[in-house]
Amino acid sequence: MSGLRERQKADRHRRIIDAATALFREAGYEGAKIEAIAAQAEVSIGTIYNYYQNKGDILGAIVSMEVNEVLNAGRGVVASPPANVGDALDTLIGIYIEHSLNYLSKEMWRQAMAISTQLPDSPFGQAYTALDRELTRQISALIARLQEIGLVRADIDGTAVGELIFNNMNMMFIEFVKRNEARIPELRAAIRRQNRVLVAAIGV
Amino acid sequence: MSGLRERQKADRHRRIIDAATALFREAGYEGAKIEAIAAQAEVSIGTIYNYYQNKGDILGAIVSMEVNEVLNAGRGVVASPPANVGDALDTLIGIYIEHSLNYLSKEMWRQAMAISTQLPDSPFGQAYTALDRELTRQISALIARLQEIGLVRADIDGTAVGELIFNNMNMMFIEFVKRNEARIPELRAAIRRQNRVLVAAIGV
DNA sequence: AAGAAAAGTTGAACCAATTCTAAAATTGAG
DNA sequence: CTCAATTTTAGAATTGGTTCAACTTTTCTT
Repeated sequence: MSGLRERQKADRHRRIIDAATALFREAGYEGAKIEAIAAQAEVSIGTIYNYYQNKGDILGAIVSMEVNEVLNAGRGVVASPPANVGDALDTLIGIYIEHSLNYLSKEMWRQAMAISTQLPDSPFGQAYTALDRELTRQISALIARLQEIGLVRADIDGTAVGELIFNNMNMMFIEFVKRNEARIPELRAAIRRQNRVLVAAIGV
Repeated sequence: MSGLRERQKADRHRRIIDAATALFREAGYEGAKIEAIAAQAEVSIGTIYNYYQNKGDILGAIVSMEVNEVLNAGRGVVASPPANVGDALDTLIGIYIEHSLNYLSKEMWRQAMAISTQLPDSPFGQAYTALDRELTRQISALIARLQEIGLVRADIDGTAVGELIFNNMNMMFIEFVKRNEARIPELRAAIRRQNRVLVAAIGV
């Protein structure tokens, strides 16, 4: 039943997100005034607030798309990982990090992270936490997969290791987006170094 | 040379911090209006902005005091740690976590963390990052101490392990303050479980 | 001790997010 | 085609953090 009303609604959603994405990137989160987003999306301010509870939720919608793409890309690695624990982890983490600045600027990430801790019960706050959990699960799934293949010792607590690796990576990523001059290769190298101890410990 | 001006300045600082601490706890960060803080501190709004760049910096001053106390408490553990890697880590982390809600409510922590990612270049943003770094260093120092004692293998990258442990703990703490119903014992147990893999790997 | 300079204080005005209101437009059902 | 329900709209009102130009107080100089 995709009536006209449904289609228009979807179209307005898309227009708002497109306008917001463009303006967030151009002017930054704070700099992108709701009025400007409304104008560019060709809707009224009221309509925006009808679709999203607040400015943060608009950013939230954008972040969710990004993270979902990343999760999807990660599935491939989990399904058939490189035949070496260190490389397997590095490949998965590489996908997360390399994708990260495709749609979102560092400033957008900072805002998104801030909002998700500030308002953990808002729609976006909950969604963000859920996404983090899925990323953690994906890393744990990779460890499990490596255990099946026999690259990781069977007696290792894969869940705990997955959490450790994700939490460390996430914290490193937070510090990364906080420093505008920080670069991806250095970030990846630092994480590799940190993981090395773990990799040595869990490998067969 | 403690002239009148100096004393008045110190006094106003104290009054603002006292008023803000009380109001943040009573009304929450958002609920504590600058106007109310000014009234309770018996200064004008303008004066508050003369002493702190923005509302977040007031919270920042309170957080910094708290974290500095924690760092101090931690020094004792590093100086003479329990004679067991797992216990040593658990003791240090225990100090961090148990202290954490002395002055600051979970809501205040959430706001502080949010502000520090949102405005990494503000005075508070920089201070917060520096404090995180010191906590990391303290954990690394503990590992180094354990290496001296001979409880941790000498060929372990202590810095990397310290970072890994701090980043994981910090992320767990962030999730902890995001959920009002979360309790400290469960948090500590979860972190112990995560650290177990590492402890096993680095012990002699 | 007077006068000038420096430093600090004040609160009204500003700005942007959000809420609210009443009117106008659109849709789907009968 | 008509009408009732639902949405959208423009804009005014509200709110609370932040800024700024005028005013005070403190300190310095002679």
